[in-house]
Amino acid sequence: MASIQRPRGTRDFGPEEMGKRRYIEGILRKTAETFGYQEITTPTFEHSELYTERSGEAIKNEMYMFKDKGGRELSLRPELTLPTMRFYANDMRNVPKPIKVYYFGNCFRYERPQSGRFREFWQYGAEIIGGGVYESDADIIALAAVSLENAGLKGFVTRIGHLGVLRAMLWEIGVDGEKQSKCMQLIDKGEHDELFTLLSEQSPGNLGIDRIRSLLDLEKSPSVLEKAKKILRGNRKALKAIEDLEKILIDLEALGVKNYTIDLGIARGLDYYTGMVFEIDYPKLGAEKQVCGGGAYTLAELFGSEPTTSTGFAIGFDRVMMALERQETDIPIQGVTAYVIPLGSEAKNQAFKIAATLRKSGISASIALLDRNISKHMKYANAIGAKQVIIIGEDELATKQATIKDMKSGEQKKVAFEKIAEHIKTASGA
RNA sequence: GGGGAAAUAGGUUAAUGGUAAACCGGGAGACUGUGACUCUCUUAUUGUGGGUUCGAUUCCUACUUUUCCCA
Repeated sequence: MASIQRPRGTRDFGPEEMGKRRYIEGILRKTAETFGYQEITTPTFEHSELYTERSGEAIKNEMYMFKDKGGRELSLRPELTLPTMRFYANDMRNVPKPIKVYYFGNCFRYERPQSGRFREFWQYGAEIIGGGVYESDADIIALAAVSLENAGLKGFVTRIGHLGVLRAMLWEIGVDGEKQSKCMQLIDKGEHDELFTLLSEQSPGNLGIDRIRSLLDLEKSPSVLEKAKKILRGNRKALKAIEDLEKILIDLEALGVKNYTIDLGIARGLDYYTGMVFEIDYPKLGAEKQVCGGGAYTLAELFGSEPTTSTGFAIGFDRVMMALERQETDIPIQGVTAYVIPLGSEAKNQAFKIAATLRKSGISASIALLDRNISKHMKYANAIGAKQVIIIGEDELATKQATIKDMKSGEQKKVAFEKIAEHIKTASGA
């Protein structure tokens, strides 16, 4: 009989890995809550049109689309910003603004898998809806950066830019609508040669093209803003975007985020971004080094809501885990606090009672479920990371005192049955 | 999406055109009222399907999966 394999690009997570993932997930959630964001959850699948009509071409081709038994066109979610905005437009319009929410969930994309790229992957992200532009943008960048920092990531690079600059320049030379989207995609993919070929065909000899070229050639550093201003002289919209960016950076620095650089060449793969955009890389991951992307967008209108400012980011949780792995970050493993070992059938009943008492007082406890010799029991206790081992044998039954061994120090004590919970609590520092 | 590379026990690796070897791990037992002591036993239809061959884990091929660079 042929065994059934996992579908391509999916993963199983064993207890050890899940322990680590949940631990880091907990840190991310905690960080978002510390920043005053609240969690939301949206469905795993949505009507396909949510994505087909409001996100870029790039995502459409990668969607898991299917028809349900009622003939509805549905899709597994490829990202979480659009569902969040749909939720907002449907049911959250009356919520006091600004709305600050975060999410953590699995997403699906039909891509060719490789290291750091899976067909089912996890995203952690946040959105601010209806806040002031500069303040929200700064807050969202800060949350993204602090989240990664708290997770233990070291040496990541935050690049901040503003789509208004490139878009204004493209407008200036008469590139708009579909063509502008196309150009932004080329910039996003770094295909500058193709971009300039296209622009030359579009507006031959236009001086604006050279200005775009010098803009894209600017080095990535906080000091480029002044240089950019010179290049953009005369283009009011582009200069306004630079000013916006400067205001955001002032707030961002006040929030304690100082380790960033300016990259006016960020274009983002998705169409709906309009203002500030940012990306965070972890260079050691190579080809799939981007761990976070985000920016300001105006999606609410697309759902029939009045124009509403919004900004957000999404962090690729799997890549964060990979980066931490690469760094050899120590992630504490959660083992049971107490492992109860009955020796002989007489002791079993007492062992179950003790475990029940421990559990009632909030101490995690496992009972030996297999009849083995004590040596094997100890080996097992060691393997599962038990902190304390409670041995109940003939002697213990006779004296009504359990033998409790601290697995770390190796110290051993006799403790009266009714005082076990108390003892374990102090011994495990709970 | 284009192009490379790889696939041997749960993990890490070895070997050969003649029915696979080691270490760790897992299981059973011996010895033990005590953990990464010791000893014994056990744990693989060599990714899948074809082909070449007297015979394939080894050679060829397709598929599957993983991985790397580019996009």
